[in-house]
Amino acid sequence: MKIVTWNVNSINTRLEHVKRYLRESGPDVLMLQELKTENFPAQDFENLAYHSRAVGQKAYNGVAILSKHDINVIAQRLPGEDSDEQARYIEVEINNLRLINIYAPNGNPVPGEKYDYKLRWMKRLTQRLRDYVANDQSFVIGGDFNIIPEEKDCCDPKAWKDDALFLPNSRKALRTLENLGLYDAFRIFDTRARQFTFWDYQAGAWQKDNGIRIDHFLLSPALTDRMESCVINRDPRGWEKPSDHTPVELTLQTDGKKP
DNA sequence: ATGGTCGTGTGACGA
Repeated sequence: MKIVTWNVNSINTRLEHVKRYLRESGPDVLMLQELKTENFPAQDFENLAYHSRAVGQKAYNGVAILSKHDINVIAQRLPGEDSDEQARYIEVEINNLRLINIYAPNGNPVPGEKYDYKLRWMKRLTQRLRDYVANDQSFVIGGDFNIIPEEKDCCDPKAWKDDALFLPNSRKALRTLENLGLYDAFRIFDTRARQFTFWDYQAGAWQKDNGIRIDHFLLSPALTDRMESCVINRDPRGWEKPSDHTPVELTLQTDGKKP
C-alpha cells in the first residue's frame, strides 16, 4: 500500500501536476496540503477513480486526502482550541487503517503570536496522538510538519537557527512526538544528510539544492514493522511551475487481502 | 551590492 504526502501550494494552480502524479505513480492514498481554496476539485479526481475528502478555507491552508478506496472521515479539526478555525487537519480511516494528514503552522515571524500558535498546535497534536498510543491504536500521520528535525536536514544550519522551523522548541515538539513511540519513517532506512522535501522559490534554491526536510511520515510501532520503504520523489519539484515541496512516498506491506 | 519567488485576490500578507 503506497501512501504519499505532498504540499502542493494551491490545488488549483497545481491541478494538472497532481493529476499527472496520480496517473504516473498511482498511489493508494495521497495526502495534500496548502490547497488555498474552499472549492476542492473533487470531480477531477473522481474522473481518475480517486475518492477524496477535503477540509478547506479561502486563500490559506487546507488539507485533503485522495484514495482509491472508500474514505471514512473521523475528524476535520484538531481538538483542543475551540477558536481555531484554520484548515490544517483531517483524520480518516481507509481499509481499517487510521490516517492523519496535517499542515502544521509555519510559526514565523519569531517571536510573536504565530510562533505561540505553532507551539500550542503541536501540543494539541501531541495530546491527540498520546491517547492513540496509550490505546494501542495504530496510525500513520503524514504532512507538512514545518519542522526541520536535525542539522543534517538543512543545507546551512546557521541560516536557520532563529527560524520557527528550526528553533529548539520547534524541534523539541517533533521529538516529543517521537518520544511517544512514533518513528520518523524516512529515517528508518535512510540516514543520509541533505535529503530535502522543500526548496524555496527564491535565490535559485532548487538549482543549488539548498533545501530543507519538513514533510514527514510518523508511524506507530506496529506499522513501522510493516514499512517497506519511504522515499522522497524529487521529480515533481523539477516540473514546469512546480510546488515548492515534493512528494514523500511511503509503502506498507499488505496483509495479503487488502492493499 | 541588490533584489531575488510564488499564490491569493486585487491589499498586503503568508510562506
